[in-house]
Amino acid sequence: MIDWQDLHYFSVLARTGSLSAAARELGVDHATVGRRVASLEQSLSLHLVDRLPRRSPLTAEGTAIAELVAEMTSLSQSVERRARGLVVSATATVRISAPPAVAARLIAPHVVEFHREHPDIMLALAGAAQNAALDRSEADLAVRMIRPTEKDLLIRRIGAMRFALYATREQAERPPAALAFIAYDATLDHLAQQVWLRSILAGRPIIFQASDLFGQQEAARAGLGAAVLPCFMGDGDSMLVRLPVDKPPPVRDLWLTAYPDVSRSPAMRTVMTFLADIIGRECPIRASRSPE
Amino acid sequence: MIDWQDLHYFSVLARTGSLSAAARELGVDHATVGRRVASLEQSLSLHLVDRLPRRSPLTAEGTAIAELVAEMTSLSQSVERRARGLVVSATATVRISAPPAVAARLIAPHVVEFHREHPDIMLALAGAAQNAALDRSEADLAVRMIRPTEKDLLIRRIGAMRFALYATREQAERPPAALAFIAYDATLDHLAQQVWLRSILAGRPIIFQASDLFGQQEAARAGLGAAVLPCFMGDGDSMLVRLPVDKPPPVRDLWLTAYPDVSRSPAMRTVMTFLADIIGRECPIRASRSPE
DNA sequence: GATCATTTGTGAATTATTGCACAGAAGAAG
DNA sequence: CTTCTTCTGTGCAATAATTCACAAATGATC
Repeated sequence: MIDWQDLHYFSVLARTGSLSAAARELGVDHATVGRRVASLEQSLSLHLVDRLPRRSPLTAEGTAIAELVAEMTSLSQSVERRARGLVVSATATVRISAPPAVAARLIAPHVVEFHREHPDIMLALAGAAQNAALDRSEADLAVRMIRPTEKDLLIRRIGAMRFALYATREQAERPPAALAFIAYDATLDHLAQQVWLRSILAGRPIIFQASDLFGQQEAARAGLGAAVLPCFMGDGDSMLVRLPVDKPPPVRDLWLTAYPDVSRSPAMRTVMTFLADIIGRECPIRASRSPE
Repeated sequence: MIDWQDLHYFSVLARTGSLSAAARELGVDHATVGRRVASLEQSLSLHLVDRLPRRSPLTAEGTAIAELVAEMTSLSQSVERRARGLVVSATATVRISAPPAVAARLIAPHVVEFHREHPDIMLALAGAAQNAALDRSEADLAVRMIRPTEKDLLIRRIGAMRFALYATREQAERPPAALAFIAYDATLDHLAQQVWLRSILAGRPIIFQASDLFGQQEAARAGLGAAVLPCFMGDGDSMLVRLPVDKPPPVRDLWLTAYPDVSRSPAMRTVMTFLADIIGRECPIRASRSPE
């Protein structure tokens, strides 16, 4: 089986006319070119080059073979050009996976400014269950509330998500004992914010359950009761106000994960910086200016 | 600068779908294939392959690059085929098919001088029925007495085969009415020389039939009777003499046929020239210095 | 004709690549 | 659910390739 690298070196020798010239162009020793061409001759059982003291002209057979190999050279150059084009287009779309609320309310509002600064990078944003593993075929980057356990991932803590209890002003004015609550359904009882909610019920009822925060927020806005929302959702909703609580609400870390190989590309680094900045501002790791 | 061998290994991985399958086909370790492909990815700054625990599917970029590299594979295979063709022509054996008498008496005696002039070309000479089609698997060149009807063959008229009636001197001195004749068997009654023979019998008997000219010549030499032989056979035999005849004997053209693609090779051209020269001298198309 | 510059070939030291052996993961089979 | 088979990744020893240094030959220059 021919070593294609032998073909490559032969191709350059054919074009330049000497081992030394070919070696200079290839960036190797002239002896290496000589040995590679000799190896090709042995593979093909053909005499390709006449070896003279100061030059190495092709034989007739060498010329015939060189014509075909020249086409390979042309293709190899096409591969490089295509690769350069793909490098640009390959990093043009960065796919982000994040918990739905984080995606929609924390990240999406800032995509406009990101795009303005980086028109050559397109973001694709997808909501995902908060503990879903990063899947290479679905996303390039993931924001998670649980620290991933997979080895060999790049993992950075980029923010702290704080929660609070929110209701309408009308609901907030009612006696605390009369308050009703909105929660996740039972399958999500393990979530820190759900555990916290159950710990402050003090006998008061959960009268509505929803599977995502959007539904809970809408129910709260409708005056149904009080819901535990992330501060970036609750504080940003003019119809809702925070309610006082006896126990400090939970804080959950936000983690950014990526595969190390793709995280090295410039576009990926740009997007990772953007996410870290946005989330770091909205959900700083160390609380500042936000009342406890 | 891309290592072309990296491209080669990537090409096989692209086609087979796994490092292990590619390794088997290439005859190397799977680790080597993995490293080669990683090297290519680094050279191109592209992610070509998703590395899963049990398979290595191509990325979209990998598929794009693989299409170009597949063309290189095709060219590499062309290089090998071309090289095999060049090896054969370099150590040329040219196979000739000719009517047995032409082969043995017209061509074979000159092979010695041909070999002296062209020690790098070996001739393989085979007798064949005179109307046998040129068969690529059996002969590279054919000499025929009937113009071939196949299209796409190279066909050249290279000589004219003349016949005469020959017998021993003792037989020649007998009264013409007492002469007996030697002929082909009935299956060859369509041959021009057999038709001619029957036309001059004038009631005299055919007392021996043979299927080839050698047998007829040997029978004539034994004094059995008169036989119709090509002049290059009869005139060259000191035991035989021409007999006078009332009707001019037949003349049959000699045709050289070959496939156009192989007839372009230098060795083939050399042999074709040799045959045209030999047959042109012994059986000139236009009679000269030969008595009627 | 002598000298210089450049090329090719080759032995040996240095460097890179490959194969080997093993571990971990996942799909198939029982 | 357990076991087996096959695949990929990786550290290290073995092997192969390359570089280095030198010699010989040739064409150009003086």
